[in-house]
Amino acid sequence: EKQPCMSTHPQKPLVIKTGVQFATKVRLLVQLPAVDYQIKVRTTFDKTRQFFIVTNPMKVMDIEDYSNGCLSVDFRHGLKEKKSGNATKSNESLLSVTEELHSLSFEAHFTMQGLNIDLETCSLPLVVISNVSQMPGAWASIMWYNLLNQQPQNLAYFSSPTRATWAQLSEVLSWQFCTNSVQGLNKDQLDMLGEKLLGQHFSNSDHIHWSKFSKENIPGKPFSFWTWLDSILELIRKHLLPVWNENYIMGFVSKDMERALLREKKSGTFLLRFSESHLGGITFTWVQHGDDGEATFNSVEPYTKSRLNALHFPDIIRDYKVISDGVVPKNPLKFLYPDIPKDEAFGQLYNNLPSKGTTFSSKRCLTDVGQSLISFVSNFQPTHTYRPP
Amino acid sequence: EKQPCMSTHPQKPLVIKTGVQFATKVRLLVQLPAVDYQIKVRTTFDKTRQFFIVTNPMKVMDIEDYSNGCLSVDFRHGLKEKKSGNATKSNESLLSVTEELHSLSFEAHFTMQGLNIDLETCSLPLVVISNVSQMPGAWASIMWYNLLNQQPQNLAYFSSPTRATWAQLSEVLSWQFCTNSVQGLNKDQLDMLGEKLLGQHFSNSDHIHWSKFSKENIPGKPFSFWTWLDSILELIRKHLLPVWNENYIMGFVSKDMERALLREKKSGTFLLRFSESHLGGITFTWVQHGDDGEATFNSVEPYTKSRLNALHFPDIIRDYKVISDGVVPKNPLKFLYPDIPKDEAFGQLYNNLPSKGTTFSSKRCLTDVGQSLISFVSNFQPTHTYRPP
DNA sequence: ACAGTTTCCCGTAAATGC
DNA sequence: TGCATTTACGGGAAACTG
Repeated sequence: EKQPCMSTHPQKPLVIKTGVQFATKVRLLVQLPAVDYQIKVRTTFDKTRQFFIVTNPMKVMDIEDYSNGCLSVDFRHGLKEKKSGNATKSNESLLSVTEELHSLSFEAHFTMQGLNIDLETCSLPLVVISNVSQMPGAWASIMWYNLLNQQPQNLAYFSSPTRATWAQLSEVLSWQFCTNSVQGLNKDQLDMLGEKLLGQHFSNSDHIHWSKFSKENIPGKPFSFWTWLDSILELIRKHLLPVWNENYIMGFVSKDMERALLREKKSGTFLLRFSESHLGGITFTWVQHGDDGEATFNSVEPYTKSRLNALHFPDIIRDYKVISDGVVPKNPLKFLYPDIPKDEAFGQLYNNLPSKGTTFSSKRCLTDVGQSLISFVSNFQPTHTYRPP
Repeated sequence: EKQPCMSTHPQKPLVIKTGVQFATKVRLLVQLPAVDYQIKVRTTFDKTRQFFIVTNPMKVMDIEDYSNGCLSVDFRHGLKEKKSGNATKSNESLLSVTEELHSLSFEAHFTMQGLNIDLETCSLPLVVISNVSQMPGAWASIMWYNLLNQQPQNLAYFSSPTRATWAQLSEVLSWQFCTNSVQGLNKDQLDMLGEKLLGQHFSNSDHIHWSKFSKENIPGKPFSFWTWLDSILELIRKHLLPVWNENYIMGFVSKDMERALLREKKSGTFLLRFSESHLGGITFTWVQHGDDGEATFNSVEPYTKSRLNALHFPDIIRDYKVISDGVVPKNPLKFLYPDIPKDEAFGQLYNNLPSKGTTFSSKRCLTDVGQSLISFVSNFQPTHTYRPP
């Protein structure tokens, strides 16, 4: 039943950007007797706002090449744009664009053995954005909706969004790392995130508000929790994939915990963590024990994408030097926490070439809205959207 | 007569990119008696290829606000795109896209005191590109054409392009630096460029072929002379403007000359030059005199835009360190050639913030094709195009 | 003035054409 | 197959709009 996902944002289906192509697939599950007529499917966009499909919305169903002889249509190029004009500025304008849920409908009408048959199905709720800068917010909505809203489609969900428990949310967050790399988050990492959202003593059954998750800024910071976390996902995807996949980035550790962990270790032990003050930043901290046994901790300014564009992260670790009190500069980074010799961990990943593409393969393809299966029961099966078990 | 230039590429008018807006202005030089009718101007694109104007090509002339009461029209939004279809693939397909010259025509018809009056004028030749990567080639064509082709418009010019003398060409090259910064090139810099194109002994009256200038690769290099030079113009514009404007970049020096100049100078004297092997790269070389008086020369790998995006160039000079034979690393750069103490030269330009925008203001605006003056004599006056004196 | 949203368009990379 | 050209679209920043 699953199709290969073919999205520019494979991690983020159900978000459509105006002016960018997306793809849908509709399949007829019921086997019909051989017929001499064609079944045309029409795609329409909901009328809540002034969006329209700029390509031909009609297409004829065809027998699938590769499978069991089902009828199906692939709509590609179903490109979209905003229309100018005095459309109904619906009163739900309290909601931001990324909280507005939309949907695509697919209809087919045909006659078989004298019977008029009308089929109709529609997509899961979609979010329409006009710039990639809105992607994090849009994806937050899709995740939250699918986590908390069951059966009946509710396009007005964000007028009164429900709360999530930490048990639910933490699972989604970890899953986000799975879809962006080869692994999710461990207990310690999730605990740090939970503390960030809920404060020091929290339990799995504590509730989190939608606005606290994605809309309100973290106290003292100019960005929301999800904006911050998503910036890290992007940093991993674009610049840190091999290092993250090897599990070398502890990432989510509070500064207190970081010190407690490093204090016990040999001088020159370091760990990698994501910046909490800058969006999409990674830093390292190392411990140094003085002659008196006193531990000192040092960190670097977070590296963000602009610096990582020019420098390969493992090379940064290899080449990092400090110049202390006029002596020969040396690299203070010796052991990746807990005690892996630096070159043993990163040796494979070193690279003298100036960064560039490393492992991130950016295949261009259509945004896959998922598939819609026309049948008498609508049965929409998106590829990557998280549904709680 | 001159209008403020309002171009995204203020340095490169007469190049139009499909899908990007451009602007034209047409002015009627003849003062007409007050009339109760309107003069409509129609803009049309030549038919040599499948381009078309996607906005309304008709507009009514109006009295100019700010000046002497001339009638004029500003066409903005005269956007363009390629049409699909089996258009006349004219046989001049030997020419590359950036050598295809096009033109815009402006027509007006009206009746005055019983007389039918037809006015028509057209633009200087234009080059149409579909991607900014074609901009250097396109601009080379515009420069070359305007340098060498006088009066009669000749859209087929590049079927048999004429040659330029070094006297002519060097002036244009220097002028390119003027329009990108505050100054042109001096004699020494031009001599280096001349040698690059013409070999060691050349004179002002030596001729250069169009293909040698812009089409053929420099022997042993994977790019043409103009591609190389334009990459340097871009590097200056985006990353080096203050340093270049202060005249701190010698830039165009052969390696031999570089050594000859530095050899005479104190240890730690350095100069800045553009890479001849990499597109858009700048490097520095410094001299070091041993105890035996022997001079050694060292250079860094060229810095290109990706590195300069993350690092501010003056800061690179300030912070550059070499670690030699296990002693304390130090900055070998002491005096900017001939003998300006480094901090005296660059002190003003240091900047602890991670680069970012420094002085380059990227105002968005329309590509200005220039103005076209409707009159009984066509009198097209572009803003920035070089015409020999 | 300002924040949310859209538009603009460069620049890289993929796709397409030839 | 390779090269020339176009298309796609992410991303930063300007423009728009209430």
